[in-house]
Amino acid sequence: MPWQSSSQPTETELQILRALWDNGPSPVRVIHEAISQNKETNYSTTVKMLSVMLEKNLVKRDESVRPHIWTTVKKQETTQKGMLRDLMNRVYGGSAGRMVIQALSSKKASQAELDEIRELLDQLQDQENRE
Amino acid sequence: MPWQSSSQPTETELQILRALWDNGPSPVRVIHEAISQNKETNYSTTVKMLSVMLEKNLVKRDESVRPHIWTTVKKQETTQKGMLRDLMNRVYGGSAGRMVIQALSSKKASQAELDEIRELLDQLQDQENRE
DNA sequence: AAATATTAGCGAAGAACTTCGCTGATCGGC
DNA sequence: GCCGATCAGCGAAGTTCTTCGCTAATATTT
Repeated sequence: MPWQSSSQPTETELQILRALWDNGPSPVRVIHEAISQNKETNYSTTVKMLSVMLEKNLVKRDESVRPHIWTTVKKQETTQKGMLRDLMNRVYGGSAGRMVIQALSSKKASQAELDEIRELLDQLQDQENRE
Repeated sequence: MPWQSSSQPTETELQILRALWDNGPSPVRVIHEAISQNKETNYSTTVKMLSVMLEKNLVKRDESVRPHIWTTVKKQETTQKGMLRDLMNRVYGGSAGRMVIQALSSKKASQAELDEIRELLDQLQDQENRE
């Protein structure tokens, strides 16, 4: 019988995406070394994961150069927001507010971030009032 | 070779937890009917999932009554925060601020929630200043 | 008490994900 | 051009997660 979660990137896929977010377009070697810092893994595993992700259209590659250069298909922010929205729906019943409140109450953000959040709040509340 | 994600509840497990959060301690029948509203599934699947979750210590049961009554082991908020923190680490490199900003900018929260968030911000910034 | 319905449990099967050995292609230095 | 090193790819195997058929135990009805 079929079975599927929310079709968000899997854990290993996410590690590869993060490596690409941090380093920009990269050959397998660079991706693999980034991942290797967190867990022991074989080069060919990374190659395989990339080919799987290519199939899923999570990454693409430039084959015209050697070694091939890999890139993410979606922007970092798009993927992150997708995963966040998924969690919001599955865990918080779609309530951004409740999620944000728990996030803020369980881990401190930096001062600069707090300011940024406050500004964002001002904008949002402004919109709200005008509607 | 072994392989594990972040040991957070899986999708189906989460559905069961949510049913218990919504209904409080319940017999299998109630849990199953709650889940059935979202996807077609067999009663014995729910029973099986519960036994798996019992093994993992995600739920417990009172066998002294019939039918047995099932309960979550952790509080709703604890599980939610755990999952949120996990996402924050895996997707946002541990930055609560960046996560919150994306959450607020991609989905509107209710007015009441916005107010609550603002209050929370005040408290946090107050703490920050006093340190 | 017998028949029926509900509840509980096990084991096996299917699907998705991850890993790596092995093979072949390409590159770089001599 | 030859040889060792790096790069690329495939297929098979192992793990976890999910599903459900089938059986047994308990409760309810008649």
